[in-house]
Amino acid sequence: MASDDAAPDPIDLTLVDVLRAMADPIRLRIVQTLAAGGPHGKCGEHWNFGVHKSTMTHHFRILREAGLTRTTVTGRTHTIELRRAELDARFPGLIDALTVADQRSSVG
Amino acid sequence: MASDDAAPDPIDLTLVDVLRAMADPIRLRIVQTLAAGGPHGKCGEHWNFGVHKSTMTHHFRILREAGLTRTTVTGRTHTIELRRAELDARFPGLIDALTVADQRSSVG
DNA sequence: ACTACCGTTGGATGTTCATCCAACAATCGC
DNA sequence: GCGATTGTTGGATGAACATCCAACGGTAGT
Repeated sequence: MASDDAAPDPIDLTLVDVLRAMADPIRLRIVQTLAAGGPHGKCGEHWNFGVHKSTMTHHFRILREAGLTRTTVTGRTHTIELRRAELDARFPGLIDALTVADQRSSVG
Repeated sequence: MASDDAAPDPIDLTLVDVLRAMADPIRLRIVQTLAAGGPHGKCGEHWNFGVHKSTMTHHFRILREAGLTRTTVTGRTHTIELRRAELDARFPGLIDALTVADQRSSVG
């Protein structure tokens, strides 16, 4: 039961799976935040979406199983991190396009 | 009842909506094909997904309502076209990343 | 006008999914 | 060890979705 429990190699990922994992407001925001600021904890400190705790667990699981993130367990705190390198190698420009689009949506 | 019936300005689009519109095998394939080869008809000539006619109508509608495509009616044939310019302006690098990723998945 | 063709519409259906709640498990501080 | 904290699991629920089928609406050709 390590952290890479159900996390596949990004090589095996299909674009559809990645897209579907990010086709959600909360999960997209998580990915964008991760892409912008490195690893984060899972506690409600940073992620204030107004949803239940278990809902966040659900979303984190989707992201991890889609191969987008990697979770590191340290004591009772979990640290989530974007697999940026693997993702960039598998889907060049995707994460970057998502981040750029985020900046634009903050403006408009 | 023109072609741009429920097609919003890509400016108003959110990344999530675009992502959700493409988070489907058939629709992603449509977008990728459109991005690679310009406008296509809607008839079963090019799109051989093995699904029912009305299912294709459904997918085309999702794409159009998400602002990804534009449909031009010519007689009894409908021509679908990717709004590449607007999409590139709104989400720089997104469509390109999708196309590049498609080439890779053809290899792997 | 009748028929063939292209695509849409409405209804029906089974599945997936996002969400909440309650209960549980593991860890840290005292 | 006890209580507090952090996150997960299982069940339940309502909404969204992909799909099919049958019927319909224009358009083209004869």
